[in-house]
Amino acid sequence: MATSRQAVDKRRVILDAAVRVFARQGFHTCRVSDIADEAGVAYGLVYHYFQSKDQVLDTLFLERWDVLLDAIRETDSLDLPATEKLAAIAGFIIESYRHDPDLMKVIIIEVTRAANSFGGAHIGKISEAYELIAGVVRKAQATGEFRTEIPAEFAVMAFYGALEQVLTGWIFGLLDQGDEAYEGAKAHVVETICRGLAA
Amino acid sequence: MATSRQAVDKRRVILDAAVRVFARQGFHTCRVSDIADEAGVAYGLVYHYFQSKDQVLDTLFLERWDVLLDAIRETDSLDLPATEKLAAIAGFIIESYRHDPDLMKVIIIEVTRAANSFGGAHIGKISEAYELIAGVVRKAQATGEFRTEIPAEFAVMAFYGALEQVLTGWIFGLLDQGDEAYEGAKAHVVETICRGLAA
DNA sequence: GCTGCGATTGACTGACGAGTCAATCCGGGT
DNA sequence: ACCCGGATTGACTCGTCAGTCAATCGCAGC
Repeated sequence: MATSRQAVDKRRVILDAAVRVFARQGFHTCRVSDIADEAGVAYGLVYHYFQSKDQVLDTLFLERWDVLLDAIRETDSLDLPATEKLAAIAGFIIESYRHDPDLMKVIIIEVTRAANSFGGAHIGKISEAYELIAGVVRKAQATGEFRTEIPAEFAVMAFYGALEQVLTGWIFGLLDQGDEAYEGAKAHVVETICRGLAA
Repeated sequence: MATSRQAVDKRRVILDAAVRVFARQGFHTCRVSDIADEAGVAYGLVYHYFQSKDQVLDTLFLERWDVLLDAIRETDSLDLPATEKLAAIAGFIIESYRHDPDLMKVIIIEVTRAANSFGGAHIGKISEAYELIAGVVRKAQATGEFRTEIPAEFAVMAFYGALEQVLTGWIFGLLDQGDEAYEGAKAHVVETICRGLAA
């Protein structure tokens, strides 16, 4: 990993460059040399820090997904109505997009939705998020806040699916963006799903 | 297209073989020779009927998506409450999966969710479906069946996103399958979303 | 000033697989 | 019997990269 006292962490530089390149050209379409160029670094250095092109994307995804997982766990541990927990989770994801659209674009397009390539490889990690959210729903069903007719697994799919679809809409320019749009989306998604789940 | 009086339509044979191969190995991972082998046909024949490997997938997708689009238009033209229209649409999609899981798997995994490759190319076609469903929602908002607080565009994303996520869950074995599961899913998705949208 | 070692470089290799193409086959028309 | 054109074959070409590697750099410690 990070070894000595260098002015800049080239590993990080490469990772950040990769985000831009992946967001712009897509993972499959770009060449490793594109990443190196964008980072202002020699081709071989990418392989000094990473074992493969794939590993660059894996690193990007795992870094960020673990943050998300922590955020969900944190939220879940709070003593709040499920509706507010889900609002917090949706809020976190949407804020992530607002804060770094390129990174979220890469994670969604190249991993989360890319069931044919990296999505399959990271199914386990992705499912962890589903499972955590399902836990929120189950607890709410136990307390009577949510009705029990809808299995928690479906509730999660509806919630996460709706959210991801909205993000995808932004990424593709199918949906308006901007601060009000983000706030609106946050409210609408949570409202729609929670009304659907509420007892 | 189909020219003379041959016993079997090789073009169709190739297409059907491609569905199996794509479903099993994935579009990017499989070779054109895999398709030819699966179809029991020489390599070059694939290029006699199709201009490229991509065009094989394009054909599969467009063939089926147009059927879906027609089904939605048909449903929309009926005089039914929006809730029932959405139920019919969800039903059609789920039945498509039940009837030919391989084909739906390919369409969802390799096109619809594959924003990085074919999804981008077919955004237009895919959006047509969103737009049609948005029409259903808007009409329901006009009659007061659905409330107007949620923009129709979001409603569509929630509806379609939830549905696609459930299908994806089946494809990855994350969700139970079987006849009762399909019926349940149909009801749950529609119920959840429509309660969320209802006035 | 020298040595050691990780950081950095970039030319080169090797595999892989899409697409080409010239040859062959085959059935129907004359 | 012969010809024509579409169907069918499969060996071969050709470009593209991912990944390798031997060489060089530059700083830290002595």
